[in-house]
Amino acid sequence: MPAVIALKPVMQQRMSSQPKFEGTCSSCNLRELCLPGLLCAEDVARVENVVYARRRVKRGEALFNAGGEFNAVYAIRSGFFKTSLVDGEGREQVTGFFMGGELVGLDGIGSGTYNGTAMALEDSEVCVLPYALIEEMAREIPALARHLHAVLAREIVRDHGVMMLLGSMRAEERLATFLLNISKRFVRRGYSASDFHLRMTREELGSFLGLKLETVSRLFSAFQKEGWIDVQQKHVRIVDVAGLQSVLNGGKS
Amino acid sequence: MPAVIALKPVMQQRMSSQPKFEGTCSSCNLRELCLPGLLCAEDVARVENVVYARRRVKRGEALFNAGGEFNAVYAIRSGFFKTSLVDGEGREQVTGFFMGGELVGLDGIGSGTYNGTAMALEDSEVCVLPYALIEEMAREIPALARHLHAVLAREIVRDHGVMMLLGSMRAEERLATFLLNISKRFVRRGYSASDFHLRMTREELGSFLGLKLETVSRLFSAFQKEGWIDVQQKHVRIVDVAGLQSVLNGGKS
DNA sequence: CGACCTTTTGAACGTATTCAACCGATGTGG
DNA sequence: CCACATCGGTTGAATACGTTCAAAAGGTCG
Repeated sequence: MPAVIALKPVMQQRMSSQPKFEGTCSSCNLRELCLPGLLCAEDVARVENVVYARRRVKRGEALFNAGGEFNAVYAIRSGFFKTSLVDGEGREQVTGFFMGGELVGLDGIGSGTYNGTAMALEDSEVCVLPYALIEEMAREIPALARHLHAVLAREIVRDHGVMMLLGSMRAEERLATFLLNISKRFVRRGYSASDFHLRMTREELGSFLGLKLETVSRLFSAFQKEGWIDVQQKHVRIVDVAGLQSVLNGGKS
Repeated sequence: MPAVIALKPVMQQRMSSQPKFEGTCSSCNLRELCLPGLLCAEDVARVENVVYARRRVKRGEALFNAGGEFNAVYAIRSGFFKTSLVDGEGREQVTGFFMGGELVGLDGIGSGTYNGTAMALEDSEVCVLPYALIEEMAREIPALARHLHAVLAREIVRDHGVMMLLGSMRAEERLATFLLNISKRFVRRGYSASDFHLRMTREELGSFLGLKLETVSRLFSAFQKEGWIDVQQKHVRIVDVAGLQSVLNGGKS
């Protein structure tokens, strides 16, 4: 398998230059959000053997590309990614934004090649989880198999939520929904719920939300005028959560 | 488990009133599209034990409801379904249309409750696949586990395609894409590629495509005027595939 | 510091929606 | 079995929302 060979140098780098405990799932504070989930200590120790290597990805670099051979799923250890598709016309559709503890590359499982591209929006680090090893391990640890299924199914649920957003919501509802969602995800990782730095450009956010970058910019300005948020470029501070929620509940009123 | 009790009568009905071979995956002409996939004959025989029962669902009836307890995944044997979500405002978002050989209910795996609703758009019949049994069987048959993963991942890929449709395409591109897609799916099931009966209303199709029913209706009329299709209510005949494709390639031209 | 990328804002425009009326199909009860 | 009620579909006209085009200011990085 050529992929294994390709990974070796990275693995050696980890083993030689980093303290061992940093490489284990047991000590990772993202464990519960990640593939190990709620596995017992014993099983987590076994899953660690799946974490084949780490990989650093610089801002602007692709973790994997659409059409590339699928070997592994990636668990984000630090940093921020977007996943996207490009259609025949060259139009990009951002399908998601991902942060620490979340998995990317699941779309490759079905076909042997990645369906989309994952690009780092800031310098990031991921754990490489070779799919063949995950499958093998899942056969031995039923709880892991169940959790893997849950992870896949949750991605489906997330996607359906995005369909709702794109298909049924008005522009302001989309942005409000996005802000509330990403705020929650930051909180779970120990960051501020109200004060954060968006890593994506207005264009990338617009693509995800099915809007043009100018519309996104205008909405940020409008929300600020309403006193709901405070925006300065990519830095967002949520001032009035209820205000954002009122966009969703009230509808047009 | 109350669900098992509820299923019993259906199972008995099958065993008593239907010839046995009709209940097996081995003899099902949708086998390759369905959960068994490309399993060898021996494994297919074992998977048959998972097919716990059949269930008939009349037009307009729900196979399962959002929030309901998740017990089983359903393989469509005959008929046609829509899956949908309803948001806080009561707006419906159709997340997909499903036909013979396709699986619905996967969205329940992650959380123990179904995330959306599946409703029959014509009198239908499904195979009930209790999830606990699938998991058990997947542990014993690696090929089944792999195929289950592939099915879940393919749903993710499909969803990403819908995001592209909703987020990046213009109204006419959306309808053209939909028509070409459903035509392909009919073909794989042995039906005509060019002559079919749409089971969903304009409103349901509009919801799926992120458009209003009037817009869908206008687009059908416009496509007919172009000489690409022939529409009479729910009956559609594709006259010029290249014409439909030109909407996608040409863009505005 | 200078070049480039990102963001903001304005004004004109266009696409899809909304509101409304009408027609046809379907199904139910007298 | 027909009459009528209801639902689904089509079409038109006015409207609204988000886009497009454009210009300028603010950041960022070599």
